[in-house]
Amino acid sequence: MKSGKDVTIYDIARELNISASTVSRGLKNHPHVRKEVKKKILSTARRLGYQKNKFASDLRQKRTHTIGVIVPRLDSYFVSTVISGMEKVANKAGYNLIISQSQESAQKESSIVTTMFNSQVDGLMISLSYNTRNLDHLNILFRKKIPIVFFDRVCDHPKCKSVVINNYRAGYEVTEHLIKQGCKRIVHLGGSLIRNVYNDRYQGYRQALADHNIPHDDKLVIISDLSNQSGRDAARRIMGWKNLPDGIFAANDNSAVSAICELKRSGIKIPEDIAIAGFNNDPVSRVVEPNLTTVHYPGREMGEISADTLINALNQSQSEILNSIVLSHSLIIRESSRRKSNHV
Amino acid sequence: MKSGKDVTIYDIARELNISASTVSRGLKNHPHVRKEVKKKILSTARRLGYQKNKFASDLRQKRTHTIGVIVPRLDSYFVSTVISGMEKVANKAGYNLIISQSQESAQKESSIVTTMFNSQVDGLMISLSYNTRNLDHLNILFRKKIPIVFFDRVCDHPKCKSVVINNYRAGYEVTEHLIKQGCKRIVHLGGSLIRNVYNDRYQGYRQALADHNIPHDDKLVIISDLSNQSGRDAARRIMGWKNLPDGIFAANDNSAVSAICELKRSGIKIPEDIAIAGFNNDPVSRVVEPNLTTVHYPGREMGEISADTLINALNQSQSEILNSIVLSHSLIIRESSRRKSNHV
DNA sequence: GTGAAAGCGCTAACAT
DNA sequence: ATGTTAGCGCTTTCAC
Repeated sequence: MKSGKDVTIYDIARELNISASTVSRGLKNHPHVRKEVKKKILSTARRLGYQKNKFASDLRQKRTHTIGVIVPRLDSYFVSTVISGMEKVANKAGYNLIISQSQESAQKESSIVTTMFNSQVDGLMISLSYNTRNLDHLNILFRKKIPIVFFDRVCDHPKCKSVVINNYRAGYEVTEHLIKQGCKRIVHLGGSLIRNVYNDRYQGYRQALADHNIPHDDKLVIISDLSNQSGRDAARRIMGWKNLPDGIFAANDNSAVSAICELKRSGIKIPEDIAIAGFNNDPVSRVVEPNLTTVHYPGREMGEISADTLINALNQSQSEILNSIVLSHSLIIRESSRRKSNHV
Repeated sequence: MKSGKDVTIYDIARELNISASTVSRGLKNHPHVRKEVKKKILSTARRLGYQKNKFASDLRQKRTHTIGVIVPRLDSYFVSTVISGMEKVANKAGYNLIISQSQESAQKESSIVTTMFNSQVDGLMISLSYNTRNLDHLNILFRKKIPIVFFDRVCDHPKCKSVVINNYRAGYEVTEHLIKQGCKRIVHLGGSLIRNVYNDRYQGYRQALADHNIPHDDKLVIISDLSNQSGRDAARRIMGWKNLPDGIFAANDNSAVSAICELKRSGIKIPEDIAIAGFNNDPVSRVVEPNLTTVHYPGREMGEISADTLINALNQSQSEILNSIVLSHSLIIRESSRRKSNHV
């Protein structure tokens, strides 16, 4: 397949009448090599077209310089921003990323972990799938002490670090905003409560209601997979109620957007009849009419910081104490929740 | 970092009083090992928790079983579908994917190619960045005979295969559809004509006009990077004309959608005043109002077939003749171009 | 059908 | 500051 003879450090050594070890050292800027020799090594390496053999180097060092990344799905603006941040940091530090999508399935996630383990990733960054219930599938990694960083959809684990936003506060802020727009019966379109992001947003919603003396009503909480279909379904279900709600806080923009489309189709006015807010600041939030109130997430930073954290762990240059990093978010208010009569 | 002693084939060999070579053969189902022995090897391997050392194996075989994938960007429904198809096929064949986004920059693309070359990918699948002008950056791969498969945004090269849809026909069909809706002055919002996908769509547009005896007008062709911003800009520019067009064919959904938003903001009625069609069938095409007429792309299949093609090339089990694979697309007609008065 | 032996190219401990 | 040496764990001739 590949063409025959690659240039090795031995070729360079022979050429210069020095030993392979010196070449090896020179190539990686080891302090115990004279400047002069180093220069010669570098120049003959270039002249001969030398290219380091990653296999051999990896074999010796027992490191692949490869980091696994598992995301629920790739087709989201947020995720791709995160990845681009990770890539930047990882590449700068000499690491490659192996990226895979769990497609929101715990089973696929588990099989990806195995694959990544088999291909000997040095570390793993993971945002859990929608229905992952435990971390058993990560045990093979724990056993080998392969460091893991959770981001966004995290899970507490004594040995792992995680990078998140404060979903509780964000959920609180969204709900409070809706309340200030005059909403009294606010539906929460939530995701699975086993995922921190959705549970925290839900708790924030509950707390905001409580703090504003609005009684909580379990019937107003609709849990789904937050897909477009679920958004539509939820909208239909709501329209079947005798007593329509006057606000909806959806845990992602996708479901909020499809709910809006469906509600409008039935003649419901947004935000006059029902004020709506989403979560994520997906580009689609600026296409839907009316434009969607949402929460902005620092995706790129989340990626950069996750990668930094993991790489530090790989270099053991990190306090064991560090457990969780929280980034800041921001509420973006748009027409879908702004009531004309409102003076706040 | 990693815990000390891994189980090797030597451990298994010792345990069974056979040689490491036999173990190696047994593990990979070599025909020259007795069934009985093979079974024993497998079972002790499992018992001891053996896990093949990829470095050593790669070093011997001079293969990483890793395939590089370069895409312009990850945050698109289409791209993520393609990747998921690639992953499925690649993993089944025992390959890992290293995925990277060029961010539409030729320079970034070039540096990614270098990185991937350095990490010794066995092959590469690439969809070219917006402004890649030549294939020089791929030369290091050509020199080492590392097989390359282009997909979607391709480039003719005698040594490479490519997987595409018939963008010319699709462009023709979209334009013809607009003409049949009564459009006579159709703007084309195109991408860089150095990229096959955009050039072909443009040529299809030209041909459809010609076939329906509509004179071509260069002023109606607006070339841009097809970003949201460009869509808005184009819309504004169009509205400055004395003579408004009655149709727009945009080369992607993104720019079509932002153009629609901008046009509507100025009170222009879609499709009555201007009928609009996009390209890609991005989910946003079903959110914008009116829903966008577009062309559907078989993303997953494109990914699967690209991976298949590359893997066949890696196994040399492929005719050298095969050069290009064309998948079928379909025109999806929605409200943004459907004129009520139309009876077709 | 199985084993012995020779590396793949690089690195690091040790010696000088 | 440089060289010697001994592998890393696996695969693959080549013998038998």
